[in-house]
Amino acid sequence: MQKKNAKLIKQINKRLVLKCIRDDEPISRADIAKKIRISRPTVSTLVNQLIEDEWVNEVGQGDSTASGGRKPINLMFNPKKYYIIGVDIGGTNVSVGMTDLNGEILSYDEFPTPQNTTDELFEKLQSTVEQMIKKKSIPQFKIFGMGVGVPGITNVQDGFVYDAPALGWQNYPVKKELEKYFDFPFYIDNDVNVGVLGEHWKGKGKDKKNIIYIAIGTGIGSGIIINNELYRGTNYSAGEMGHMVTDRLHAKDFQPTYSGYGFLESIAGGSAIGQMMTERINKKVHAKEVFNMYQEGSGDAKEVVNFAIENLALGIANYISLLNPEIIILGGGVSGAYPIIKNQINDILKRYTPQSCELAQTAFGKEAGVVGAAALFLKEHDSILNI
Amino acid sequence: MQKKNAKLIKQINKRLVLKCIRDDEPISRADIAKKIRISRPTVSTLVNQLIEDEWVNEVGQGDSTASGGRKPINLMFNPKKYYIIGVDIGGTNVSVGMTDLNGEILSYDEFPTPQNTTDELFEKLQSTVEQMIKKKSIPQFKIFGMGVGVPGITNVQDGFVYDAPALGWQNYPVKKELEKYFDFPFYIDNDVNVGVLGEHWKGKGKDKKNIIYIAIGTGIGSGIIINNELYRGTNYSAGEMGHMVTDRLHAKDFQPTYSGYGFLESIAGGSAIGQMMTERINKKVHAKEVFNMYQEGSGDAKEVVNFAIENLALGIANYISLLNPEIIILGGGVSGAYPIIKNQINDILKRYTPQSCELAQTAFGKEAGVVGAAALFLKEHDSILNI
DNA sequence: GTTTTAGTTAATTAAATTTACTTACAAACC
DNA sequence: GGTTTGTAAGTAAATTTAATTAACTAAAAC
Repeated sequence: MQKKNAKLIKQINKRLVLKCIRDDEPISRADIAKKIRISRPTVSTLVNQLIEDEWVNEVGQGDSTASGGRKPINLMFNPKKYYIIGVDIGGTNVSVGMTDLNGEILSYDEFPTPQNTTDELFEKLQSTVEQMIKKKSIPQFKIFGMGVGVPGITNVQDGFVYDAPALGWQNYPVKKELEKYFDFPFYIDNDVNVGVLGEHWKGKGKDKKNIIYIAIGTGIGSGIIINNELYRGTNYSAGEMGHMVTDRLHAKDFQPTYSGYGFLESIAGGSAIGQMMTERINKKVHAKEVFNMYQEGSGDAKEVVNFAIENLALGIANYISLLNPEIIILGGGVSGAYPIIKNQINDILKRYTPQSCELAQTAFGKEAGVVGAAALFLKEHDSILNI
Repeated sequence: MQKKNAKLIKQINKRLVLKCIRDDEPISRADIAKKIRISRPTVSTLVNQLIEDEWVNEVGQGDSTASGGRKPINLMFNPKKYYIIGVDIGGTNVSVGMTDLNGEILSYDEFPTPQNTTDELFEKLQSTVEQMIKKKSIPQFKIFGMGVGVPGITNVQDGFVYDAPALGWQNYPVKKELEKYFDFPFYIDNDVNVGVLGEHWKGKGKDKKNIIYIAIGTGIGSGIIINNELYRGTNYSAGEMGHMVTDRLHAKDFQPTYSGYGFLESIAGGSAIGQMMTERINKKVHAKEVFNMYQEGSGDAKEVVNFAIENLALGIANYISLLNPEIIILGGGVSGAYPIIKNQINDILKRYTPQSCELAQTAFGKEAGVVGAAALFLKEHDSILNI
């Protein structure tokens, strides 16, 4: 635990000052003092130390007030103090990116997930990261650290992944393995948790306290932010929306495709939509094509999509009834169909939820995982800067 | 906001010391210093102030260690420093109680909820509280404050109750009204939130971080504790489990009995169980009687109960899938039937949830609301003592 | 030139820590 | 049985850290 003495106070205040500058830049020392109600001399001392450490820059003078007085010196946060590596390990692709401290992506790259050994995966990851740093001529000490998203339930404490079917990992010690390849600090978490952190930091969930991020891809998963904090659950398995039951009778016939596959994802997930259509028309199709056929007016596609989306919407409605979030953000492959499905979902939400809730589609593209992973690093890493 | 200076440190440390004594009493100054890693002189100063203020008592000497040394002076928390009034306003009864700071109930009383005017209710409440204090000869300054539970969505900030059908309140300014009758500090909240706070403080949820308390009475509601904090939701309406949909097809026919009545409670709540049976046997019965008939082997009762409990269990399963809590505690009138229904529920949980979760029945009797309301006060009231 | 605001310097204050002390006890030793 | 030795609890004094307040300088508007 932190020593509970004067140094703690200083640290708290320094963080407060930095946060204030990040939130309200450009801002003067005097305004910071007013805003966070710390005396002007204290603010000056702290700001000067932040400048010394290159967290903050002076960026010229502001304007005096109408009634006169000395012009303030404007201060700005320096987002280039450090850089962060964000990694999203998916079943088919691995995305790697570098962001500054404001979440701006400076470099992005991806490669197909090596399917043979994890060693191969990590070696490729290491070389990609190293090349990225080299190409941008970033000195090693400027790399703050790395965040990593993996598609499975992750114990962020001991760094084990319980189960990641897309990677074939079971009780796999990712943290220990990654330590062999990287010597800066890193943090690992579930891809949906990474997703919701990204939305909270730079996406549709910005400035919101209670956020649900639902990823509808092959399966259905979700990440939860409550009171501005990621909620992981008692055993790191909160947000397993794919296991929800929205249709009592239908659920009785349900047999999981494989262990760990839930009811809702088995009827409303991407592969389920593709499979249901495949069975109807005797031709292998994917979810994306089903939505295309839906728009072209196919009756079969309409029935398949309506059934899936009705259940998905009930799942979302249940989420809202239980958690009363500020916003629900849809992501993952199927969320591309958002314009098509949003009305149906909203109708069901209106009917069944006690409180209305904003529904939105993620604004991120393929770089979502990178931004989220960077957010993960900044949330978890103990420094003056915390988001 | 708190002034961020040395005084804050002192307050933090004082709270830490008090918490340490409450958690590990009896304990010596030296052991406190070791445990919370603050220097012995600082602990001594703080302890002496706590003794001065009667938060803590010295209670004789402990034993020396085998290797000798001066005997430690044992310290104990003084639960009689203040007393708390707990109030549970229900549709039919109002419970009033007084507890000490350890949650021990020193006095309990109840009266039927006056059905005419709220003035009548509050006057009766005032006189009951005053008599209770008088009877126990507690001086006024020893009353720390009061917690109040009400059966409806409550904005705890401005003290308005949006909707409490059982009391006929709509957008009712409870806080403002109660201020006319009581001059000690008080806090108001939803009865299920009060319920979960009570369970967290003194009930089955003690020492657990993530708790769901489900009250199954006339309707179905729930309270959520996440990371040791009550989660109220964005608009104070988190935990509206009664609105969950567990049966897609059945829900299509659903028409709320009155505005604000949800699907799940309309098929699995206490009045629903009574009503479904009433329709079958053409005789007015209540849920409790239905469970009696169930035990006596009635086929009708069996069908009614199974249907209701199956849906309730699916609702609980969905809760677990989303929140992965440490424990789910069942309370409210219908929870009396827990021994009858627990197996059916557990079977469904096992089938549909990705993670197992402890299921328990509340250990509180009629005094649950009083303990919870006292917990509410201690959670909300800003003092050295926080639970 | 007066007023006003930004930012700094110096003195003061609060509360922690460290170091050194006293008090008190257990066990071993003569 | 009395005395010595080692250990632990608790306290007093000196030191340190970082805040605040009060007083100052700098610079701008009118």
